[in-house]
Amino acid sequence: MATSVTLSDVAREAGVSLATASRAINGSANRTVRADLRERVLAAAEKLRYTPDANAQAMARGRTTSLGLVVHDIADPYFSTIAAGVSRAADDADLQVTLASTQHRPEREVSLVRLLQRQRARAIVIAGGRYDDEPTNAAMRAALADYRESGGAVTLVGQPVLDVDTVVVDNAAGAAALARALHDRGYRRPAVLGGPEHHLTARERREAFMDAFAQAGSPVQPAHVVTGEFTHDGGEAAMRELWATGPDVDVVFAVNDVMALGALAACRDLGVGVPDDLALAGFDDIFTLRDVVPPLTTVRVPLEEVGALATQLALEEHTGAPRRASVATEVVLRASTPDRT
Amino acid sequence: MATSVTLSDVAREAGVSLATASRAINGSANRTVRADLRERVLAAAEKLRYTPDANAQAMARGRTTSLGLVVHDIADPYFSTIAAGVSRAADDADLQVTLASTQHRPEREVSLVRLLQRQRARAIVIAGGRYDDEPTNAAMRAALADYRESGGAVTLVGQPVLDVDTVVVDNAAGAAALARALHDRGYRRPAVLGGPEHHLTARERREAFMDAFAQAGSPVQPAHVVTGEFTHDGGEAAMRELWATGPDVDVVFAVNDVMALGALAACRDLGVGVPDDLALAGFDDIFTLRDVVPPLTTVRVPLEEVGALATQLALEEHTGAPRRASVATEVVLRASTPDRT
DNA sequence: TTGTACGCGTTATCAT
DNA sequence: ATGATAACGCGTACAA
Repeated sequence: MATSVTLSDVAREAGVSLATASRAINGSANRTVRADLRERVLAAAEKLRYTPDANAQAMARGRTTSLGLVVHDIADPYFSTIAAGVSRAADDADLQVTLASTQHRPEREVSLVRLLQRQRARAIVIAGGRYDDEPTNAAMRAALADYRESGGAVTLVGQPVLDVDTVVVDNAAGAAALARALHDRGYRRPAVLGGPEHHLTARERREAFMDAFAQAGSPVQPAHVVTGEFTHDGGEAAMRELWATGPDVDVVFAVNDVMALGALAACRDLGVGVPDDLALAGFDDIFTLRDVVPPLTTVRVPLEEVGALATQLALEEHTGAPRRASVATEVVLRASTPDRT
Repeated sequence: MATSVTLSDVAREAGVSLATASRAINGSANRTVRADLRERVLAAAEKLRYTPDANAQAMARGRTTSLGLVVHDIADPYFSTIAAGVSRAADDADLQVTLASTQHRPEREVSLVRLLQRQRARAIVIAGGRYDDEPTNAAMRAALADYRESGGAVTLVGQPVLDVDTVVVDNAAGAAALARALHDRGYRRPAVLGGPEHHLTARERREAFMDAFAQAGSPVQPAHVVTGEFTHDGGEAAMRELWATGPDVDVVFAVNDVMALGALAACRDLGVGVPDDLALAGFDDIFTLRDVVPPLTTVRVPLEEVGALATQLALEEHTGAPRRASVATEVVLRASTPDRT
């Protein structure tokens, strides 16, 4: 079975030394091998169907060619779009992507990082958002510090709370701009489907939105803020919970699009017309939105670029303090929040 | 920088031999190491923050712990859902998933397989559909034969045209059942957005649908079959093309949901009411459908299970002829194809 | 320019 | 039960 042809076989077949065969085949920096020998080696490799062993190369060279990507759920469009960006950038850098998924269990992140460290991944991109949970963050910090001491690079997508390079999405500015835009359109009784209470991205969006609306003179009533999971089901449940209180509300902001879609489903089910009875807005501008009726107002985050940027950042040589790459967001007003003025 | 602690360091620190340290740490089959020594070793490892090198282990053991997944575009919900299934199954088997994407260029598949072979991946799951393109298929067959001779296992999701284990989705039965169901609901003037002409999955669905409708007495008019890309944009373009001919049509079947969503977008844009002016159906039942209005009729394919099944199949010991695992599909009638009788 | 020989970190074989 | 030591497949000083 596992009868792999090795470089020694090729060398023997070509009648040269192992070293020459190695040089001829990887053709690295010092391309110092006579043309005819090179030909012989290549021919022998072809004939024997030689396939280099990346693991052995990694050992000998002291570095691998793989990059780790940590997500919560690859089926979630948010993560899969980021993954597409990571994949493209990794490809450009001739790196393999190792996909590590927590399967919705954030506490697994630490062990995934350890796994990627065992694999000696050159870099790790962590796409899952942080929580306001110091013990967990401390564990991650420790794991990442270990990893970085061993020579690995890390980029986080989210909040800069882990002492590593971070791609920071400007959630606060986006949410505030959205709030102002909605206020300008005449909305005065906002509600928020706020996601997990301790999820930092959710919190940033939630609080910035609330602050901006308050500043505009129409504070969100405490009863009109409901927390829940950062998922479709979570959004649906949150919307039902909100509606059950018979709230005096004219616009609902879900802190991400997936939740907004869940909320929309709830509205359909509850007989609440969007936007006639209620306006609705989300955040992220995932691709899926283009297939939804009514078109959903949201704040665009260039997810694929975020993934690519995070990857490039991780791959750049760099020492010193953790860097921050800021990504701007953009309010996209659509039919789900018509002008009421 | 890259100053990794090795097992030798641990052994020295614990005052035992390399061999003992190895046995103590991996605790493999022959767990023959005295308790106190084991403790010392573990303590030393902990103290030194030792992390095993998976590459070195792979070399020594002769097998890696990674599994390759080949897709066209991880951002496509079809692939990302399959990927979720693969990820879960791989996790259960303690394998890492290496994500290899063709970035929409099917001809890159061969080189991705070679890449995964270099990496000595234990198994490869290929999720992209096949084309009726013998030269390309021959190249893939050769690459996969090489890979399998070197000890790797392969499972294909799609058509059994590559001499490897294949998870076969029963496209024909599903499409035929859909056609009959539509006919039963009173539809008599069908059209087909048929995807790429030589894409086997597209073709199977297209032809089975057409055959079944013909058998029911209402053949699809040749002018009402339009080909195009297997994407959202492809579906949109195909719908526009179809509509431009002013066709006498009462139901449109798009050979996958992503295309159907594109078609739906075109309809919105063209002012064609679905389902009032035209009924619409797709295939796959991707998650996204639950957010679309009207709810789209489709044929369900259990994508996540398909991914998991493909992975399990690849991991089972097996010799002899390529196996076939058949996956049933199920017609799901929704509001986009109301009863016209 | 080519070849020899050592090292990469681990497992496994074989004595002890 | 434990310890030397030889693989594993390759890259690369160093020597020739």
